[in-house]
Amino acid sequence: MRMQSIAQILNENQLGKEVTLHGWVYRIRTSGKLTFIILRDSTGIVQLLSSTKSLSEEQHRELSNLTVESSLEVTGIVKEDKRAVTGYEVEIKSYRIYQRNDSFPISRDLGEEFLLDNRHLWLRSREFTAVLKIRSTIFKAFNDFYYGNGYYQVQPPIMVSTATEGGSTLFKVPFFGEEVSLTQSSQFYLETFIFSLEKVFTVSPSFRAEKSRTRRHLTEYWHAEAEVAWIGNEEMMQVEEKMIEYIVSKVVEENEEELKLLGRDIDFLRNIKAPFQRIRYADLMKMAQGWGLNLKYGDDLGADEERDIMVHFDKPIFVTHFPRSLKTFYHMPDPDNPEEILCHDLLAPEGYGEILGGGERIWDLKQLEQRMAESNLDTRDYYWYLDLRRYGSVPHSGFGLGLDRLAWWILKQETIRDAIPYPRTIRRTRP
RNA sequence: GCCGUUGUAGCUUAGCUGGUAGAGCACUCGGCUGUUAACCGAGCGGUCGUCGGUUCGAAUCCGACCAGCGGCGCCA
Repeated sequence: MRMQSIAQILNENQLGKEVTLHGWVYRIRTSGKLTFIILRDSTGIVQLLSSTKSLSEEQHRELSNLTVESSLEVTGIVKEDKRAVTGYEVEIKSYRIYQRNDSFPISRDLGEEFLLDNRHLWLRSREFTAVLKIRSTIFKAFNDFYYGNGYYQVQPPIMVSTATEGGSTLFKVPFFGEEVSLTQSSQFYLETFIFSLEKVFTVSPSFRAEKSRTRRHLTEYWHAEAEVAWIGNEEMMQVEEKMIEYIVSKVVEENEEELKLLGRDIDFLRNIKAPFQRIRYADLMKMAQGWGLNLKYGDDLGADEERDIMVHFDKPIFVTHFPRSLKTFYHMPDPDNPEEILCHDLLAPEGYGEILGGGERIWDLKQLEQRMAESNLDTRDYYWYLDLRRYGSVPHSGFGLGLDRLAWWILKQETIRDAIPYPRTIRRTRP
């Protein structure tokens, strides 16, 4: 007797054969002396039939009495049946119940908050199972893409003592009588690795203590970052657009069933092909004015503005050459116009907005020190970062991608909380 | 930090200008030999977020508090 998965038995080769399955009760209903159990495992669902034809009265009663999410193992014969949800039915000959549980807390008509409180149970739903499978593809594809292009994966520290950007958004953690912070970006550490490995990437958690209450913010999120020696802003974007194309194509290839279950427009995703349009910030402002948006040079792009802009595109776009005042100190000024910097944001279509930010880093020591002074940063805190500009400095570029934001867009979910199994937000640390 | 909202059964909710609560789901029992979030009948289940006020009478009006949610800023 061989244990099989539900997906394996849903085909003609299994007709008339005896199979053994194990899983959980997804639905159960009785009709007279027949009981239909829809069994769920990680691969799919199938209808089981319990009747007194092949079971004793007592066995049939016990099976009929099962509850949603009870766990069991069944052995029976596979039949074709157009009336069953997935086209096949297994008539139960024998079974073993592992647990008959009490009423499962999740039924129909569910509120968003209730589902978040019960996320540990909601993970079992077909919808969230689809989300988890697609996330798995996204994370694998990101890694595969960079391994396939000669990058090394590195592991930066999570507990750090220097801020990357401002200072107000750090999570403080007690540390043997001192205090450290949880990392909010691994960029600076990644920069240290390029001097030995040249092309590096990492996927690690980042933490932001901002009191954000929006549909696109998490306090803990999965940050995919890369840093590359010897390349500039444009070359970096060429890598990124191919990476996004690769990830989306892998999801389309491997998760068509899950995308359908979630109601995602697959043709839209098939159209996500490099190259993506590059638009200079200054030009974007002019375009925005042409569309009647209230934006002028020097304004930062808020969520509303990004949404209003992105209705005009059906692929992601790069926004480049932001004014210096809008970005942090480490960005490389454009030699042709030092008031603008060699950087880029990648905005996702369908109203999703920024999912990636990157650019060329300042690699000249004097220039970096000057920019840090302008930002009132103490160079002593950054001694190791500045050392990189003292010993064999090279031009380099990098980016940070919010993998949860990417998943949020690919899945086309309402909020980013629906794209991550255990969202951490300002007021939620459980489950 | 700012703006806006909401608390009624385990869950989703109705309850209008005040007359002390109604439904669906879940669960239990019964019916049905082909169900598809089955259906039909019955049952179980509520100090209406908390405290105070107005009133003969408050889920409903007023006040305070508590908790939650949505959006913005910030960013990925």
